[in-house]
Amino acid sequence: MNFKETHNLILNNVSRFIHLTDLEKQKYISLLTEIEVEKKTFLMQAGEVTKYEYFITKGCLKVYTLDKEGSPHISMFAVEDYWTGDLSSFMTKEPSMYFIKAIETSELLGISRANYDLLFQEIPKFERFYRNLYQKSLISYIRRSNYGISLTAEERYVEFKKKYPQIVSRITQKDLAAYIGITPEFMSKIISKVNRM
Amino acid sequence: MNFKETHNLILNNVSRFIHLTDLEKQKYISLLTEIEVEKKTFLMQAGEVTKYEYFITKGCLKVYTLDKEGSPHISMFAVEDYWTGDLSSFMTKEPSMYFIKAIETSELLGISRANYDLLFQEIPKFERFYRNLYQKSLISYIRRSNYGISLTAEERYVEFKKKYPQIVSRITQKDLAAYIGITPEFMSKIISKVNRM
DNA sequence: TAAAAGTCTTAAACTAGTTCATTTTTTTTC
DNA sequence: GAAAAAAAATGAACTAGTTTAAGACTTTTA
Repeated sequence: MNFKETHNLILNNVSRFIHLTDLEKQKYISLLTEIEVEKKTFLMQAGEVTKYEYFITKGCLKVYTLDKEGSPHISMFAVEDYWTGDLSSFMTKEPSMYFIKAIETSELLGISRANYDLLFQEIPKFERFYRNLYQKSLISYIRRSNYGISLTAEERYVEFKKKYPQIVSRITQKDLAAYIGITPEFMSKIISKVNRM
Repeated sequence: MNFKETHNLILNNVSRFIHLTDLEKQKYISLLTEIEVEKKTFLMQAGEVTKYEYFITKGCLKVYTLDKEGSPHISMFAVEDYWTGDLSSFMTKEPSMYFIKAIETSELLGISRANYDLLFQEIPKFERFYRNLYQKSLISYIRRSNYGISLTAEERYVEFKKKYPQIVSRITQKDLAAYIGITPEFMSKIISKVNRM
């Protein structure tokens, strides 16, 4: 059975946790929508109700909120083989607080809420897939929420660079500052200090 | 069908997401272990591999790490009807970084890793239960990890008090400071300031 | 390929939060 | 219920990170 390259990427991601028959693969693919986002344009904006959960097959995006002063706080960078979206708005159908903007022109596969619900009826083993996917994400967010309160900005930077070297090279220092939780000026100081060491 | 009071609590929690037959309820209960922890004693300590995931039927506990200076950072307070543990260590079977200590003498139901795995074989709809449970936790940890970098300590305190008033009254200011991510001294200042307003 | 827009660096003055030391208040323990 | 231990409050000196401003460098766009 032959699928498009992007479909192989998502099937491969799913196969980490569950095994699908060819028929199930076809069914699953039929529930997905192909989406392209140009560099610097929005996949979604705060105030909208999220229509999809996304799997990235190509590119790089940032997910962020704006605080009351209008400063951005980036909650994740999403690159190839990552899942992203606003799970809260997707589930509750309430307006999102998040913006998702393409750092590079990107290609994604989206699953709509209706198809997400349908998926569990049609192929119940996707409950298991999402149980595992959410479990893994939960573990990393628990760790991250602890890092936020227990490490200094410099330590958070060093950690990030060690854990995601491929991402560091694709984003600006300014965006990294908005992820770490500091100003771009202080980020600049940290980087020159760390490089001097 | 009649169950013990503590068993009704957990069955009621599970029924938020899935419906169980009486037989399935009995089976599920049979996979759980009853645990009691005295006030000020440990349910688990860093360095151990986590044996159970826990559901609290009575009491209050804190989950925390110690940083390299030996200062505590609390990642959650767990009270009645909450699930807790160290999911990472539970899944990977690697030693945990977390301590779990009873703030009040507490009663819990634990599920061992072996029984957790068995549960999905015996009652596959638990995949759905955990998919939903992890999804809800994930949503709140994503929010918390964003709060950590986008709000001031005072704002985080006000948020916490608004969201968990019942918990605030059961814990010390010192523990709340370790959760918010500040020193007890600064917590004291914030509280007196907020009360003056 | 020039101009415009955005990013990065540096520095000085500032503020949120820390550290350390002391006293008061509350809780625990025998 | 007295003594001991822990928690909370207060204040002064400090440090990590912010703000504002200006110039240099890099990328984007027409």
